[in-house]
Amino acid sequence: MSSRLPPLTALRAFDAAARHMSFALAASELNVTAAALSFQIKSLEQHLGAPLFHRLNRAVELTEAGLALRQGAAEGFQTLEAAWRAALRTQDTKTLTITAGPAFTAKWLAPRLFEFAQAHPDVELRFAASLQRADLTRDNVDVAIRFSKTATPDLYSIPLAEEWVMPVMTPALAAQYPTPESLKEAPIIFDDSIRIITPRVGWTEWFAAVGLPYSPTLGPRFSQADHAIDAALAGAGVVLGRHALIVKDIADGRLAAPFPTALATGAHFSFLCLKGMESRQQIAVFRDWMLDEFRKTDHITKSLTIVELPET
Amino acid sequence: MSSRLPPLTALRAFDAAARHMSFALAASELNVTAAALSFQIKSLEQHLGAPLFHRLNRAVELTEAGLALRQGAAEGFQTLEAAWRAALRTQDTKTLTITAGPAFTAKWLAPRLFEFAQAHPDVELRFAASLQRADLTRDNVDVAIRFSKTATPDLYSIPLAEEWVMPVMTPALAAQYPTPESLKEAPIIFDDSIRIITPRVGWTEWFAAVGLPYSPTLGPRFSQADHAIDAALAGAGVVLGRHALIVKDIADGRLAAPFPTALATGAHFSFLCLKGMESRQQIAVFRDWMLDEFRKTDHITKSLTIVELPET
DNA sequence: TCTTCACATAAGTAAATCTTATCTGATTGG
DNA sequence: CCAATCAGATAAGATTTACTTATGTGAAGA
Repeated sequence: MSSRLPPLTALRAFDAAARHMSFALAASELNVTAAALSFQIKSLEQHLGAPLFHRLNRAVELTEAGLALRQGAAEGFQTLEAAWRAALRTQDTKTLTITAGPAFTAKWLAPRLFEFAQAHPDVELRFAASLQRADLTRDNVDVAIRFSKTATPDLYSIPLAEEWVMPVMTPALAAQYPTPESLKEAPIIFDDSIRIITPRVGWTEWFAAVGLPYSPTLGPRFSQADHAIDAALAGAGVVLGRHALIVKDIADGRLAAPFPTALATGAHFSFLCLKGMESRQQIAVFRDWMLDEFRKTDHITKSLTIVELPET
Repeated sequence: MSSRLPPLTALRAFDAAARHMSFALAASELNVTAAALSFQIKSLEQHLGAPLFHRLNRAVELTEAGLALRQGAAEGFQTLEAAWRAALRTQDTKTLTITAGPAFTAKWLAPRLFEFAQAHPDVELRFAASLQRADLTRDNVDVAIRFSKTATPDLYSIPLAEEWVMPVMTPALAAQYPTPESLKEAPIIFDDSIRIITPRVGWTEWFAAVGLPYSPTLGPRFSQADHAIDAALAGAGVVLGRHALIVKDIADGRLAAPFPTALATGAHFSFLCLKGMESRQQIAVFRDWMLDEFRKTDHITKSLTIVELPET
């Protein structure tokens, strides 16, 4: 039965009218005359059996029925528009929109962007860095890179790399502090963004893992992991860096990781896209490239002792 | 620009086809011929510039574009349908659908339902008891009664009564345990549903409020407040009952509240409906009746010492 | 008071949507 | 293996829906 829903054109007219609170503006938004819009509203009101607007002197006002309809109508059309944009996006084989957290964007994606662009000049990457996880179906995003443990239905998800943290600093600084014991004297940088990880992987846990009961508290604190790493890169101290964010700096010699003990976080960065979209040209290309890039720095992981902490 | 969205009838046809994965079934759902539906899909595909379905031998399969569109299209139309039902509901002046938690439904609404029906025979009440808070715009509900502290935009909200908890038991049992001290010997019933409240208002806190350091742990536990109160009504022991759930039993003599010390929860039951709907006949009638009912038992609150606990 | 603004209405027109009828191609059951 | 059947495509004409131009109404504001 189609009788559940009134004529959609009329509903759309109502949505526009309710947003503008003006038939004239709504009409121009929909590229029709005010008369047509007036007609549509009237038709909708007939379907409902009651007015949706109070017609005032030179303005309109929503009735109770109109108020009840407004929000849902707006949401519904927004959802449809987003879905349509998503469908259109699948036809665009040259752009690929990726969302990731600010730290991953700054420390993993950005430094490798040039290489990707060279290898795949036909794909134009766009980045939507945001902390609040974007919704792949709503926010015009094709791929999300997220730090997580869980899988979601409706989403294609593959783990990119296990995540762990370990102390890193500039090579110059590393020369001054040759042993874990000596790190007690080193300037410590705190990355507060890893505090959300359970089990906790902080300095206290790392020192415990190398057999030193030590719990540093003094030192600069950063709420964003990339800022903490930037501070370490500037020689400001030693920071517990997350795998994905530091491997390139280690590989290129900008950072040193002198101690072979790392803490596993139990989480990993995952590559996410809508189920079925993993076969799209750009998405598959980008995924395979990411997996390759992670593989390139695998040897660093292999030389480490990765300590698993018990769940808390 | 209307160009953001394709013809809505076509989108709707796609939604049905994607849900059924069959043009024929979709056509019969929409009460049109298969030919018409085939046409609509084709038209949509032309707007998109790409096929949405792979036409197989005797089945259809979604393309990437179709997969990208499916979920959002379904959600969008569901939202629109819900909104339309909400608008239709405003035209129904005789029914009123209310949602509340199971405890409030059982212990506040149900016992007073007969009185309301007598006073307002023209309003037919319907109840949707559920723990997960129903969405007023989505779930065909006019009014929600919720235990909360916070206000929400888009919702009309008025507090019905401050909430507090105090020990109650049958009058017979109350005779045996005349003092707070003697309650240490009484059978204690635990209502685990109040554990979600912060600051914690449990037996330990109540005993502390009357100057007794005592922390009972033995006794039957109930996850639903109404079940705990039912146990107390059956004479099984003494329970920390929430204001709204016990006032009627106290007023009618089924429960006794011998000690004048109550713990404030900082929360209250609120009456919620969509903004603008508060002027609807039945909603206003029901709200005013609820406020009146709470007022009737106000004298009980006035005779109490209500202890505010510090936030934890 | 007269203009203007915002919406309503009427009548004719354009466009979309639907139907009946026919067609294709592949699975399936005998 | 072949006819029956099923799912969908296509064509042409009918119908309904949606839109436009033109005109009407009533109230606010200069």
